[in-house]
Amino acid sequence: MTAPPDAPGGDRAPAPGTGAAEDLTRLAVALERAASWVRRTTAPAEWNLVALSTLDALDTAGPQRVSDLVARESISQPGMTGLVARLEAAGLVTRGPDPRDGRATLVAATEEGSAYIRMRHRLRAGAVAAHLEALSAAERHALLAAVPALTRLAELAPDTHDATRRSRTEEGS
Amino acid sequence: MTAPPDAPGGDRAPAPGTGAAEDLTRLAVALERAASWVRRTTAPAEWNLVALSTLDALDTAGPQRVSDLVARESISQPGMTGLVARLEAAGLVTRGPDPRDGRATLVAATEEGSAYIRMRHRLRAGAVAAHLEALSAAERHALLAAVPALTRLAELAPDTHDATRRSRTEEGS
DNA sequence: CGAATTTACATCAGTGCTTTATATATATGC
DNA sequence: GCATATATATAAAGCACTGATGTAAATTCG
Repeated sequence: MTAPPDAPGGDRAPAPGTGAAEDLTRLAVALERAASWVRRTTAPAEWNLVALSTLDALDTAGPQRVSDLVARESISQPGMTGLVARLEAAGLVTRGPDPRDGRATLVAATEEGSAYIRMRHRLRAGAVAAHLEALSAAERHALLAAVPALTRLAELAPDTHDATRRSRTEEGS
Repeated sequence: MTAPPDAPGGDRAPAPGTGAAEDLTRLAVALERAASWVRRTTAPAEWNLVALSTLDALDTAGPQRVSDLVARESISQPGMTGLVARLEAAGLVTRGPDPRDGRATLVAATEEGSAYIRMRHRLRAGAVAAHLEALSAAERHALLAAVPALTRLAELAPDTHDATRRSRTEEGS
């Protein structure tokens, strides 16, 4: 990884001349602080971050098995079972048998669940919009320009610290 | 503001007039997913996100009172009192009297606490670096360029859903 | 100055989410 | 069919969070 030189696009580069490692650390800190902001601005009485992330995954990627969600969200299997049970009780997801494996349980977002997570996204968008007014035009543009990269970063393997590694690399099929 | 044409995976102008709301929603979703990634890649056995954020605030902004931390982290005052007690027991912070207000307690990061949070930042930087290799140069640049905006966004008032002021239980007359 | 009110924090009791350990059902290999 | 592995559910327990309440210090007002 090398610090990108003068990048095209006319945006100001992150202080040319500073070390690449320092840039990386600043990015890491910025991501952690942004995560903290997301947590702080999430209504406490509602579903927690794990639940919202799970619901978002089901809405985006379609039905998944409990073990898939466990691997994705990095919580324990009983934890995910309990979460799915609560989401089901609230009518946000449904549980059904997996036609390909009688042991597995397929979890799918209901129409209400999809509507809920999209409503949450709109709420978040409103909060973001309220804060964007305090930023400069360049900063606003920089945030919007970073959306694809942020999304891809979040999609990448959730390993890093790892715990129960499942070597299964098989995809949907 | 320059509006570069569509570049693969990287720069994308806000597209004035066309789907600004959708851009906002995409940004909101990207932030939530990035927050989810931060949470997933934080070792569960370690300190939780509130603790890390509190420690980061103490390391960055210096000693603070419990009530300041409560306002900043959006958790309850008993929650913060308990968290500070745990951090103190671990040797990461110290509690002392506020010379300007005998009722208050000043919380400060210890040298060990500062070293710990900086170690966490380096760990995060390593995780980010490992994933940046999978991104395009444009995406990497977009992320680095967004650092100041992300930081400022996270600094802005943690309002949104409120909770600060609680109505008084006594309605005089 | 002294009493009442407000503020800052600690303590208590309760709740919810998480974990590890274990059980049940299905799949797979012999 | 039996033994083993896998996928999920259930049970028991721990801990962090919340609301309610208590205590000490500061501020306000007579």
